Amino acid sequence: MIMISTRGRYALRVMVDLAQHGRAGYVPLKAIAQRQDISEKYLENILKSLVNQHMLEGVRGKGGGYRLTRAPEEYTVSSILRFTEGGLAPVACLEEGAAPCPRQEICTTLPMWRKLNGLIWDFFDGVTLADLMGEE
Amino acid sequence: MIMISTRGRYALRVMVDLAQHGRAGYVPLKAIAQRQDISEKYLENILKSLVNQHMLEGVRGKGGGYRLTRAPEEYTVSSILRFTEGGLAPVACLEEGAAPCPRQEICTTLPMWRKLNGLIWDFFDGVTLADLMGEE
DNA sequence: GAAAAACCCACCTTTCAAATAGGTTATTGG
DNA sequence: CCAATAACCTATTTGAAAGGTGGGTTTTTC
Repeated sequence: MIMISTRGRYALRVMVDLAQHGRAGYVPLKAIAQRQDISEKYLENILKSLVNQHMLEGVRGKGGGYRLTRAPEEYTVSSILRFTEGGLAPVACLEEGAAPCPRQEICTTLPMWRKLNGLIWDFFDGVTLADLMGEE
Repeated sequence: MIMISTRGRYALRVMVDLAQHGRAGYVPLKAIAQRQDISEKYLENILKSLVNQHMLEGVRGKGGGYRLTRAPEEYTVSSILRFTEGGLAPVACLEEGAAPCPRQEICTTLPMWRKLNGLIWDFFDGVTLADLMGEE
């Protein structure tokens, strides 16, 4: 029942990495990829989404790289996963923009899925990058 | 981030269906498939796992069909999903029998995933078929 | 002995995550 | 000014798994 794909997990790890190493300036993708042991090309792809969503700032050229746009406490895990993972729901019928299930009215399991969905996102809302930085 | 596949969801719906309609005796697959609007062949597949795990009893021949082996209150959603869904964890590294992640020791996000995993399964442990039967 | 039903096994098809490839543009230091 | 650095961009490939089919065999009852 895997729920969070590598995309979302890598994104989180990268954000934590930047929170830990980005104090002083811009961090090039290459450095992140090496530390996190993620393919540069794949990472590029993930970072693109994060830049598009203004979660990160990217600067080209020598001395460039990526940097957080806010303080670590201001990023919830929720917000990061929303932008990198495809969907948001534990079941297809709760997916945003999903074709409305014809059984909606009579489905006796739907309330349970809704409840679970709420549980999960409340959890993610309550964790920030700062919580994930570890000691250092 | 879809987490529960049709397999697990269908299994749940079938179990609820049997809880609702199986009081009097055996319910043939055909009837369930029609009521739940699920392909007979696919359903067969799912029911096989449930029978193998002794969640259901199946009887062949005329007048045969499927029946719960216990009272609805004695089935947790947790137990049903464990047997029908492939894996159990929200992230690959927590999957049972997964190759141990080489980053385990230094991964700062792992504790969060563990916590989430606990949260989810506690939730599923707390819901039984009886809770999903609806009024009737 | 025919109909009803579970059981069994092998295969197909589509979809999507995950990753790769090969470039182009911007910036800076020597 | 030019070479190195690094982000940015577009497209394609691969592989696995979900989801679903097809065609049978066995058991049981009327």
